[in-house]
Amino acid sequence: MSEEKTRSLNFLEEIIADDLKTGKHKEIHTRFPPEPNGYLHIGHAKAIWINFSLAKKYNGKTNLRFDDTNPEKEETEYVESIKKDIAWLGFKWHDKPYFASDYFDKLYEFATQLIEQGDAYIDESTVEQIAEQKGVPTKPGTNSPYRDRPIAESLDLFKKMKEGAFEDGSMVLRAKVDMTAPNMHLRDPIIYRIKRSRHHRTGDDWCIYPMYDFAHGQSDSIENITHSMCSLEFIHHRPLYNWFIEKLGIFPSRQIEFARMNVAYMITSKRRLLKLVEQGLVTGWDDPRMPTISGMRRRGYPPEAIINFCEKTGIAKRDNLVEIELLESCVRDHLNSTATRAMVVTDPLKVVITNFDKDKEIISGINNPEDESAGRHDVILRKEIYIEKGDFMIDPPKKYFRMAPDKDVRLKNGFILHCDGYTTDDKGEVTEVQCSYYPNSKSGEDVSGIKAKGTLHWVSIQDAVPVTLRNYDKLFTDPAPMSHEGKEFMEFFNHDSLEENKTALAEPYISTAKLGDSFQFMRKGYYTLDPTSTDENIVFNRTVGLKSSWGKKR
RNA sequence: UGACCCAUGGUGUAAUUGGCAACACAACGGUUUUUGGUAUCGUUAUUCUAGGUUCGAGUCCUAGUGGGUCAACCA
Repeated sequence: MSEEKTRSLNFLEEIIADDLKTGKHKEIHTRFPPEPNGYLHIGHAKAIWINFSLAKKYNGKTNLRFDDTNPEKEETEYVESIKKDIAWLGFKWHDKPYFASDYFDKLYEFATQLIEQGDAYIDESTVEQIAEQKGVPTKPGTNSPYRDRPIAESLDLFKKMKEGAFEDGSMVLRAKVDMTAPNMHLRDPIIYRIKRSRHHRTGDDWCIYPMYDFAHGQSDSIENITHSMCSLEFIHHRPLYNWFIEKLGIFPSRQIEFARMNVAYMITSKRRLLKLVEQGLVTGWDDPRMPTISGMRRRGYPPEAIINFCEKTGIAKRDNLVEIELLESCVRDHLNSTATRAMVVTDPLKVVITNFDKDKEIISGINNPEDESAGRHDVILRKEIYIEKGDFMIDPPKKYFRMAPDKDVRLKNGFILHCDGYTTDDKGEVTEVQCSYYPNSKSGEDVSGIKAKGTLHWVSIQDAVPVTLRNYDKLFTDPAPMSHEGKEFMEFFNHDSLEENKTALAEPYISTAKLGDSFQFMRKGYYTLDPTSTDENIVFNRTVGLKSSWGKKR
């Protein structure tokens, strides 16, 4: 414990540690602010990890706050799925879930205050006119003709706006900042708009809603958030974020930006993910190939692995594209020490153990070689078994450790076999292999002195249970499907991303599997039960394959 | 033709804040192994370029180059 090397702090930790040290804050308070208009994905997982783990590390708190200021897009259904995903990742939000919509009254007051101070005005310009006034980044904008209308007039109009006196889109409330600012967000941003749309929580109470810039930072202040972490694209909003704090004289939360995490072969655009769902290229938002939290959960990615992945990718401000291998490495690392080992033959080849005279022998299978306490389970061995077709070769290459004529090979947890012969059909395909076993070579009590280089997984033919295996590959054929100008990301969709195996046979122990259990089908990969699995059709999702140094080189 | 952010192995992050460029993943090659898994050892870098400050620069300064972001009544 004391050996623990003091890991260097990332730039967010440095800021926090410094604020604590200087006494700027006694306790830190962060927040995770999703908009309830979609499902959480790997990118959100990173943001969740940043906000929750940072607060935890410095004994602070993290609020879960739904940024629900646009009633057209937001639904309660998403609120529930978001809560579920965060909890699944293992984080607990402070107090209760908060909602920006809880602050609508307060926000209205803030807006009124701004108008009274002469820092905001009602603008009756059209969408096009406002766009025109804002201009382009390279040239300053121009003032709206309504910019200098009397405060009392704006005040009155804003009140009537709230009361529903005007049509949707007929006017907006704008902050009076600086139309010549090189930063577009400072060119008199719209802070309130009229929108008659039923809100998922406030119903029809309001017909005006605040914009992001006038809701997010203010909510941070109301909740006394000390450090408001967001992704880099909000960096241009920061001057405005601070402007409102100053004008309103409210708690000075501090916005700090970090570079969002991009993962190779994954996309996180809500719109594009939706396209995959709508076009039926995936089965839904929780399709195991999806980069959503629910997809990863169904795929069998342990939350611990996802968190560990977030830790390992770190935090910085430069653009990045993390290799998916690191994620898979984290998944394997966790599963290696936790998943129960079992045997499943995916492409069966019959083997007859000719000198096996008993009806059967009960063999003790190790559940997890990394963890003695995981125990063992019984495996039935009989005269007739299946091995993988790929584990037998008539004429093997040099370093082939598996079964071949006149060679010895071990059955996992069982005996060493000697291959005596094989049978082929008229096409030359091997249909059966004949072996004899060494009775004194049983695992754990081997006195045969024989050294078998290879070990095979196997199942007893009579006892095997058929299972469906769904093996997944990357969703896209390109690591950055969105980065190609002139090419649609859909062009890179991997149509071979799902391979269904219906010939697999599992040892009977597998039928005890419960949803959420992870297994390592030895020499094959990590698998978990799919929610659609039934007693009649047992379905497993491949979480991730095993690493293999065999057959890699060509 | 503006403003802002960024630049360290193939990838992602470090570098005791100016003192021998480190860790993880990937790749390749060994060792171990009743999973060709795991474990373990080794190999893989002109720190974008050019100047400058300094005994000493990945770190500080200047210029350049490259990449990214910003113009929704979205968040």
